[in-house]
Amino acid sequence: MSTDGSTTSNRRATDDIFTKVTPGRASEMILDQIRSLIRDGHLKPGDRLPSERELGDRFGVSRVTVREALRGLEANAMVTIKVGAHGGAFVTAPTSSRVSEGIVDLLSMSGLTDIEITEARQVFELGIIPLVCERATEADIEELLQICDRGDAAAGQGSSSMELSAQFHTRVAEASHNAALAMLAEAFYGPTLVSLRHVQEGHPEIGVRSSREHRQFVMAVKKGDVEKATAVMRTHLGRTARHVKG
Amino acid sequence: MSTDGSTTSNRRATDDIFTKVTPGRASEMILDQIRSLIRDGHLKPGDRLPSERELGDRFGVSRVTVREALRGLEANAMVTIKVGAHGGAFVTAPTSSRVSEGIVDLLSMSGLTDIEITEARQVFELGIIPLVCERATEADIEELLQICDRGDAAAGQGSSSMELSAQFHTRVAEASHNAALAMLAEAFYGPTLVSLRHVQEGHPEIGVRSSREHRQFVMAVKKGDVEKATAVMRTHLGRTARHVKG
DNA sequence: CAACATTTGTGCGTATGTATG
DNA sequence: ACATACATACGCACAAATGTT
Repeated sequence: MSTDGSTTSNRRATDDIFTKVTPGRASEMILDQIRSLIRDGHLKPGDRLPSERELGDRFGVSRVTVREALRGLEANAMVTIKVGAHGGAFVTAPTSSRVSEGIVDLLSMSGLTDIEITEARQVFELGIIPLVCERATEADIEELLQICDRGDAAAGQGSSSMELSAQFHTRVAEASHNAALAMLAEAFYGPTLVSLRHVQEGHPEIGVRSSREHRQFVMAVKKGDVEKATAVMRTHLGRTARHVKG
Repeated sequence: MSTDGSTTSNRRATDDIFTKVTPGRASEMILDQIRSLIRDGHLKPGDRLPSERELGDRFGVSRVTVREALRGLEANAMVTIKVGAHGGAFVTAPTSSRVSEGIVDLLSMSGLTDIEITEARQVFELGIIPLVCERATEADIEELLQICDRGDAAAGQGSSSMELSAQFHTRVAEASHNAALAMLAEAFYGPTLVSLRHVQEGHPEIGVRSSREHRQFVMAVKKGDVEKATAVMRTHLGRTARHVKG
């Protein structure tokens, strides 16, 4: 995606045989330029870009063109645009949830099958267990147990524990104390990708079972027993996977 | 990537039957609408959207507004816009490389440390080994060995084997025969994320060593020896990780 | 001081025309 | 001829700051 463009149009006498380079889209060049500024740190999160009109002047283009560039940046969540007196385009702080949201978007668009995603999830979630066992703090364990409690309560009244399950697994990943892994977990368990939601409906007893396994897992982590934790998680995920395939 | 969210959100939990007519931006509504059509399969990859003018007529907005919507879709790689006589906006087939490219974009924007990314890569790459051992075909093995050969040749003349290494690891992930996993691998080894590039420079002998380990790994996979393959890969990745940290 | 009105800066949308592939 | 890309020019809507009652 790039465009480049340099030579101004002087296609008269000195026809440059080099650089055929179609000027490309102006809006895209502006987009690239601003994006570079953000990437290189010249524009930090929270900074406000000049107004459309001023940008138009500076780049030598019209406001429409600037707006199109801003639309692109906005679509990629690099800026947020506010209207009003002191509005404008502000560089957004990239929150982890935004990133994982983006990943979800991409994944859901990519024509992956449920089976593939479920499998990837398994690989991922089993892989982080050693890290989790090694690094989980008291607070991590505590919170995970609380989620288990809530899961039990929800299962008791037949309420959907699917959401809590997602929360549990996400929280487990956070216990790896690695933002990249936490992000991926969030993406995998994001609301868009839960093609598993219907699984739960017909089988409310699964909730109880899951909750028990969750708790077993936490206890294993607490003891630092990687083997046990992995084993528990494997069967836990395995059953879920089987429901997906069937 | 991205999308959704943000600006002018007036998300009422309860959808009133009478929806506000001017909820937010016209361009965004159009974007959402077209995106839904793509997601739901009413617009399939390769399909051509109506022209700006016609879309403008249908939605009751001006061409500029339509264009902004298209820019958003284009920024998210959902459509590609071609100019010219039979140009227009075409729904793009989501290639896996596009997706992973998007993930790279997000990751590079997310302020993750090299250490975190390297670690995630390790988790992920060790996790797929069982799948790879189980599913790798003759062709997979063959191609991997070819990459090893090229690696040896490159290392022989001191050329940078970093790229080949990335290629190797990506190809390994492909041997899992799971598109989701292949995508993630591609993302992790994308050109933007190789914070390891400089590692290689000062230590050309590493290339030779890596290549040897690559070959060992392939042989283990060929025999279906998960244990051995995992062990080899673990030390291989471990050393790389150490270089990152130091 | 509080409630209301005005100003001002900003983005959002429209309409029309030209250039270009 | 037909499509996008861009410029120009204009008006509107919105939100915060500021002035006024």
